[in-house]
Amino acid sequence: MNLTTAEENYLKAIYHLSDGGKKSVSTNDIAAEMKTKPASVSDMLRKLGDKEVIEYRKYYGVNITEEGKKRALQTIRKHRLWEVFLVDKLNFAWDEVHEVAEELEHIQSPLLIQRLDAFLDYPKFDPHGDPIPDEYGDVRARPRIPINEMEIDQSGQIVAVKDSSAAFLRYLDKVGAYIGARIKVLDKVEFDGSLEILVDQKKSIFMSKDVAGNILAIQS
Amino acid sequence: MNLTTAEENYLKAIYHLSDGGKKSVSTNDIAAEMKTKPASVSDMLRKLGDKEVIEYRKYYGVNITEEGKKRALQTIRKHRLWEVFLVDKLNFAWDEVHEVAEELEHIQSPLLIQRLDAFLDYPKFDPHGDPIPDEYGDVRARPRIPINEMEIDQSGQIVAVKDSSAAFLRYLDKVGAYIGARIKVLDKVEFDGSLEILVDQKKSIFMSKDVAGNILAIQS
DNA sequence: TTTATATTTTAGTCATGACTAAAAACGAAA
DNA sequence: TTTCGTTTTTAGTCATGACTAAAATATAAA
Ligand SMILES: [Mn+2]
Ligand SMILES: [Mn+2]
Ligand SMILES: [Mn+2]
Ligand SMILES: [Mn+2]
Repeated sequence: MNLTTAEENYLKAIYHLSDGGKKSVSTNDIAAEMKTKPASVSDMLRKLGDKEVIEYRKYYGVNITEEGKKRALQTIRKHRLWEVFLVDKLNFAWDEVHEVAEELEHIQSPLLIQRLDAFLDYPKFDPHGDPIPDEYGDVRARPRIPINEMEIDQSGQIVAVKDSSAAFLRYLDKVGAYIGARIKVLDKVEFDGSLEILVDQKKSIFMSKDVAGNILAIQS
Repeated sequence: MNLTTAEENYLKAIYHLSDGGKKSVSTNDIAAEMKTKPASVSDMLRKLGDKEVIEYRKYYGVNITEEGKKRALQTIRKHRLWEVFLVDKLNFAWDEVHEVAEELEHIQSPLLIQRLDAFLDYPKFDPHGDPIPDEYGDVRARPRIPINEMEIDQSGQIVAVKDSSAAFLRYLDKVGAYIGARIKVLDKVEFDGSLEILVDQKKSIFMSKDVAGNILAIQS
């Protein structure tokens, strides 16, 4: 069964909100994520239920099915491959790619994605550090923690961001906290949870707990 | 005023059928080109008329407006740039690109097209030899004639094809009549208009008048 | 256990873009 | 100028995906 563009977008949202199929998801949460009204979501849930990509029990949340998970991961794969293309080949900034990828991910052509993957040399992560599922939907996730959970004097490397909004990404550009940057926690303020971070062994920056919670690192 | 994907497709069809705005176009012809019913075309013409990209007088044909011409050329530009990308970068065969480009041409992002153009090194022609309009809609067309109109012993170079169907393009691949091939008309058969053509100074091939009429060359 | 509140679904509407069947208009031939 | 065949438009319907307002259900509080 084929999915429409709208159905693919909903399914992707449900996949993300359910934490990859682990939790069930509410109508209101989907409405908030999709910036639509709950009534519209109810309509769509019936359709997705009919197509058996979600399990839908009225008034209780929805759960994504195995088939649905597979479909969602295909769309996520396409989204992230296009993001790599835009940044690596067309010199887009990492805060400029999301909206365009949101359109490109719906182009229907398995050959296109296969060739794009090869052209990009089979990237494993997108410009925001998120893993790119392979064509079977397998994801090699890296163990990673928000840097506000790191201890003082611990070192690591920024590998991803939780928030991909343009505003947040531009802030990270400004302070030099790009993906791949080596960091060390110099200090943590008990009172408000803010941190002092050494970036690339040369620049010390302060950030709020809120900001730090959206930056993910692997420890070393 | 923004155009929907469907509106862009119709406008492009009208542009082509009108020979770049030179002739007016009938409802039935548009229906044939779009593989829809005349009734659906009537609906769409009213919408395109409201948006002032065509001039629509009921029961008489439609004429594309200057604004409509500009919009159609933008879409054609995007279509052809994507075709170049697919062939040059992703190693698609020239008979595999049309359908995918038909989807990609509707992605809304001026920045994307600008960057793609640069990435492809500002190509002037698509894989089928058709000229790529610049961002202002200007087209540098080459003077070209169907090779069945060439005289015996005349030489030239294949620069484009009229028919971009996969079947025709695969036939051309088979006989080596690719874009850029140097050709010489060895013989023309009066009776059925078929030709004998020398390709790249080494291979002699026969082709019907029908085939030859779909191959365009510049004379030299 | 009843009530109140929040959540969710249904009913009814709208826009887009397709279709069929029927009506209307055009244009050429009689 | 009337008729006839072709072209085109209109009327009515359907599917998709959105909306508002109202009804239904679930759940937490009294
Ligand atoms: Mn999308
Ligand atoms: Mn991303
Ligand atoms: Mn198209
Ligand atoms: Mn082409």
